Amino acid sequence: MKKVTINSVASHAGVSKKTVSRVLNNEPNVSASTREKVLAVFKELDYTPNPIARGLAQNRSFIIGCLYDNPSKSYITRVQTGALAACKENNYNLLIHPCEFRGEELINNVDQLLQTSRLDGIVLTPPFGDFPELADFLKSKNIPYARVASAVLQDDSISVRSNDEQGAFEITEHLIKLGHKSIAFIKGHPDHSATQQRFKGYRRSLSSHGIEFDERLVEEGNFSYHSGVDSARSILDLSPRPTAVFASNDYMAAAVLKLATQRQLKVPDDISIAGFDNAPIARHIWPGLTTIAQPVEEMTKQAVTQLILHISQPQEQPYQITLESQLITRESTSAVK
Amino acid sequence: MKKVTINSVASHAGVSKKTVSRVLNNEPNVSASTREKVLAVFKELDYTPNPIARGLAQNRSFIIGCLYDNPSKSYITRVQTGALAACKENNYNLLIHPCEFRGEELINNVDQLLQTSRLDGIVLTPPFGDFPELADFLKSKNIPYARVASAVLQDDSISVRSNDEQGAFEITEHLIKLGHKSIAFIKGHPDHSATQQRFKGYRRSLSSHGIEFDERLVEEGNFSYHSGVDSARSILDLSPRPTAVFASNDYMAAAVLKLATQRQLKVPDDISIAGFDNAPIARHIWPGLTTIAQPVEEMTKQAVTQLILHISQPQEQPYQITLESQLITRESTSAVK
DNA sequence: TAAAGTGCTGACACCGGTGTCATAATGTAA
DNA sequence: TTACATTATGACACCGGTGTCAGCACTTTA
Repeated sequence: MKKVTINSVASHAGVSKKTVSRVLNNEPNVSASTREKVLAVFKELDYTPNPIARGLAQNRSFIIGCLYDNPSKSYITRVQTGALAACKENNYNLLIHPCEFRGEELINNVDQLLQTSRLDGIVLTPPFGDFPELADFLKSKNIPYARVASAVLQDDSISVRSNDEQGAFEITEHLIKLGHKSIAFIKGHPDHSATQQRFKGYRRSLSSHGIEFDERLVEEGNFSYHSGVDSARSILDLSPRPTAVFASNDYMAAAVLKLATQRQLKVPDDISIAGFDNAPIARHIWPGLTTIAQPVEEMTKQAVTQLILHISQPQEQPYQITLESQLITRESTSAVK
Repeated sequence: MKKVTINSVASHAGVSKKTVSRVLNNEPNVSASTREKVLAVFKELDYTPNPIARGLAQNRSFIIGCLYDNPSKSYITRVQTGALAACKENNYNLLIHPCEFRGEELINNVDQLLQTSRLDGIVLTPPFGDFPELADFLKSKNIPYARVASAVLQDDSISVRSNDEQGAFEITEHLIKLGHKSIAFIKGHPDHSATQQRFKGYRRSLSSHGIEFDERLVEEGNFSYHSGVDSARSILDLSPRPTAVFASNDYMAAAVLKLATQRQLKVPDDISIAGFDNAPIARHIWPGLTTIAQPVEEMTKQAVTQLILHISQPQEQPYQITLESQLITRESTSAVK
């Protein structure tokens, strides 16, 4: 049960540590016969290099940090799933770091994280990809980072997003085509760039159909279910009541549905409801929510893959990509009567 | 911007590395004056020890792994939250490892994980705390582990759980007191020990009221929403239809609710529905689900805290604790008409 | 007063890898 | 055949900590 280290392999194979190291890292200048000999010993002794020792020598940890602060548990797990997939492929590990701080405190908190964990890179998930001070701080510390689902920036950062504006546009189009003209809108958390984007898409669709924008139909939410309840109350109290509600995410949409149902309104007959994100809840409730599906796992996976690539090859150019989202129609929306 | 290491601190303070190390680890045999001098240099240079170097020297990683395989995203994030809280307090980090494997493959997968990550310990969340082969494997590898929400075992392991049997008993009692005599039951995933426990509690309550157990009222689920839909179909097709359904978790209960609503049944007037876990969905739908709340975060936090304690003090005795759960009544259950 | 014990400190090896550089072995051109 | 590249290999320092042990100063005990 002796520990198998590079030294045991070396002496077993009758070569030096360094040669073993070369084989390990696929470095050139190893003769075919030596390489095979060493590889055979790897198998024989069931050797795996110690990532900690490697990390010390290279000043790397092989760990990516994932920063998040999101009321949606399903969003968090989706992000994690994508990040984990990328890490796994590259023999990295993922360290999760929920974080509620903002501003000065946020920087301190992240600084602390970096001090104690020596992360090789950081994925910034919403809303952290949209805090320029954080990006600047990471740049100053020379920590590579990737932004997921954040606003487009004219910089050299890694960024994978989907088109929130277009998604919101399409779902509003869907409602308008069903005959809705009075469509309430619930905004998301102001820290998230998606909030502005979705609002923009909503307004673009309205104006493209010549429907006048009505500020009274807009409520400020924050992506939480609770905020959805508050917004729903205001909206359902309006008179005349809008014939449709488009909430910036599914949790808030679910809140509207719950309140409407409590008030004996029939959805979608009395009021149509649409959400965003295609969270599990969108299909767990009745009627199911019409919503926009975004490839969250895929976005995060691509971002982390690029991040890891960037860590080993820092000379890469910016990688900024926008993935497609998809309209999913369910029972919560129907033609206006 | 030079890196601050133990060497810079040592030379700055005019002492040896080792003395700095002593101060760092609160070891005895350092004079008060020396200690202060070194501490001052810590502040001055803003020094934090490199955990990787430390890990190499002590053959530790300061990382805890969290193994899970659960259809409920909210359960996963709750487990993570608890584990993170414990890690943070002890300067550990958390590495998450979703894992679908069973049997032989599971062992290989975990072996791989240990090889590449050198974890100091592992938290086994449901259902992994109930796989004796896995526990034996970890024991053979000398990896400390803690079990969360798993069955009681007469061994020396760390285990924090809540009383599933009692919770299920109480919720069934609640239904019976409302006058229900025909109560359908949806089982959870057979791998989870909670599945048997919850079933046992259900049966104990029935028999304590002299209600005969009827096998036709029991459906096999697996904790997923989808399995809940299948089970709901069978149950709602029964004739006479049961007046209440108790699903082993909230997702399956939500599925019953959705199907019942789709079929124009009024909940709870036509049929009462109860769940388990107090997942977010239990209060996001209408009517809200009567359910059992378990302190998942607290369980995991305690388990990980004990695990970390055990890592530094391996001579500890077993720590096996059962926490209380709580009945939460919402609108989905009412007196039988 | 001598012998034995205690507290404080640093020199040095070590953890398990990687980077640098010198050197040996082999191949190629003159 | 000699001179010069090129490839293959290993010795050794190094990454930034911790563990072991020896040595010194200072008490305590006989």
